[in-house]
Amino acid sequence: MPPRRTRPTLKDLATRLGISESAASFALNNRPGVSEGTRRRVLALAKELQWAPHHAARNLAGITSMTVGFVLTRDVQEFGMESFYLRLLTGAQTVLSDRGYGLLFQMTRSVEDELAVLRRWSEERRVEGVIISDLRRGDPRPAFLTELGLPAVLAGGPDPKKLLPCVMVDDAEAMRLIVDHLRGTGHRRLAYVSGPGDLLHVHRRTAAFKLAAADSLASPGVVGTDYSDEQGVSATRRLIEGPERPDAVVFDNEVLAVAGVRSLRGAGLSVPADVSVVSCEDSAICMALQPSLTAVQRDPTVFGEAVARKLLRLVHDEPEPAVESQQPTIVIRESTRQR
Amino acid sequence: MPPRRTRPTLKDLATRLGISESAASFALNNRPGVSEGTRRRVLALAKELQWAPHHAARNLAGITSMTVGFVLTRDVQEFGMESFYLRLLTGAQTVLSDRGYGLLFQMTRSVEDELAVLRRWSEERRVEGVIISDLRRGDPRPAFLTELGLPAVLAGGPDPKKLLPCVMVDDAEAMRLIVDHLRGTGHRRLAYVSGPGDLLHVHRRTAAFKLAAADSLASPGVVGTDYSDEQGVSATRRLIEGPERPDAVVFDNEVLAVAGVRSLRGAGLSVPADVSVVSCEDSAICMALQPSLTAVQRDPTVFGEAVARKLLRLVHDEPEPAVESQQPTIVIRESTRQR
DNA sequence: TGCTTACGCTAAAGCGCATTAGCTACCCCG
DNA sequence: CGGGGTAGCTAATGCGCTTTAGCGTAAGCA
Repeated sequence: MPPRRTRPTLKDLATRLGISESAASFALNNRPGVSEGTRRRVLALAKELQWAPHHAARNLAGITSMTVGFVLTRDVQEFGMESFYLRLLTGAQTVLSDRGYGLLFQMTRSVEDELAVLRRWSEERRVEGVIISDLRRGDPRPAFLTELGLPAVLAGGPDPKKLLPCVMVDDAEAMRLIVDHLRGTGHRRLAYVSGPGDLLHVHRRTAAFKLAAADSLASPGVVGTDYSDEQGVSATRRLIEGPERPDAVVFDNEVLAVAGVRSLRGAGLSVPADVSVVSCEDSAICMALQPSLTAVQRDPTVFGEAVARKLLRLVHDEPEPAVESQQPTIVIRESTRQR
Repeated sequence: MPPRRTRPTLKDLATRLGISESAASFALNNRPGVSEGTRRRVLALAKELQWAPHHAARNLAGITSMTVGFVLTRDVQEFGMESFYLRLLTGAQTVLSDRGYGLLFQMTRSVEDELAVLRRWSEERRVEGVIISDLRRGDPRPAFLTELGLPAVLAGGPDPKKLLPCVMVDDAEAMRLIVDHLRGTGHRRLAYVSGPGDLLHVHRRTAAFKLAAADSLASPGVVGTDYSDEQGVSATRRLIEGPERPDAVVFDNEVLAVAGVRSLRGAGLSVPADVSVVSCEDSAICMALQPSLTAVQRDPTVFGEAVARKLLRLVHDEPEPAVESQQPTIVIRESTRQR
């Protein structure tokens, strides 16, 4: 590999044109202070020499770092969520790169590590703002970010203390859609296999489910899991072995749903003949499975775009609502059937 | 949100301690030139004031940007590959952040866009090196990166012109494992549903498959797809409607495999009773499906780690082999059965 | 003609750090 | 007791850019 080419600097451009650096800078940044002729000559030479502003120099001279960060803490093996996050990332990425922003991405193992990363990014002035997700009960991040004064947007759910703005999905509405569909198709004993209870959105969904399905809960009505395949299987077994077997089971995401279907079949039950199944998260697997799974859709890509836009508005001090909500829809497939 | 705190600078530290900036710098960078006492005092104050070096300033003063880039062009809707990429990213991320490197991530829509991003990153001196993947036939990127002099590692397959170093999976070995397993279990008419033919790894796998299964190919033996669910279904149908129905079908990834299973069933065939199925890519879905899918494993996380390590060695001018290979293994599950 | 304005440009400062050269004690050794 | 060496520090320079202040010239106006 050849040595990295020594890039031309602003001074190179200026001396070659016999003008000052400032004039060149004005021309390149579309500022007043140079004649149209000089401006054109500068731009032409810049293009010819493939000049581009040194990112760090620009940053140091007061321009922003044109970078936002995204930290993701994966303390559970949430294999099922992978697709969601990459699509979220994709959406955010699109908006950011359109506006010339870069995305610094980091995964951490614990919330403490995540705090350390956020602090470092902020103090090194490496990012203008950050995206965080998966708020937990008693999560230290909102207060921490507020203290740092680092613009941040919460992807996925409102901050109970209202310290951070967020883009959320209307979980209550999602649950209502599901329960309405199930009740409307004659189901009377509903159950819910949820995620880890310390995740706030799990908590919200659980509450919404209990409320919406109040008069038609199976027993037990809700069983928690850590989002793993194993617990998806065992939670489902607990449901069907309970005193009142459900005629429909709602799963918090597609991993749990897939595990649940397997568990139901293992117990000799047919989907949807004996038990209907709904997933709170849609993905390719829900469509591909047999039977295909009825699921709540919430396009993570669009979600990511909204998050990025919100963050950029925040970074640029543009006024905006604290909470933004995305309406979910339900896709009826084969796994739910009229009773 | 409170205004962002004005961070302390090196000068702040120095004046508060009554020493020069240089002394403080020496102390903080663990360089000779200061006494142990002063060093300790500097470090203590830095900690107290939560000082951290300004990233851009450091970068400008000659230290590297401590950042590597990863561009991903997704011109097909490769939903199935999502899990692979996020795990690759995870692996790379781990190694990089352990060494203090940040990861700049960008997705682009076309190879042209990707080239533009690479050029910009290089000229702005924003990254020290990059990771690229999915090499295609006649791909302009290796030559382009060589010309830029930007260190780069190819994730996924050797560069035919040997311009770039790479970390690859031994595709030929993977195919041999699969074919050996199938032949060893009595299958005699093998077929392969591959990905887009302009992807080099698809090309390599196809060749390896044809070679390994030379004396037991169904007809048609290989059908290409764009990795979409739809084409997975139709390709499979073409196989079973062909003159010589396969008794085992190999799919290039799990999305195709899932689609294939559906297609086989739709045609009244049972898996594995009538037709065995193998996926060249393992993931949660392969385990969760019924029947679970026999698949080739190649741990994308470990793969990502190897890629990142290789890139860092390259960036630091450490000697290293041009091509690094990872051995795949095969996991036998329910979708293949003795004939 | 003399005044103000506007234009097109230059010079210089500064962003926060790393690094090099230089300077002053002090110690060791002959 | 003097010279060389070294530890511990400071001053100054530069990285590549943006920005402010200032300067000369030409145009506009009375």
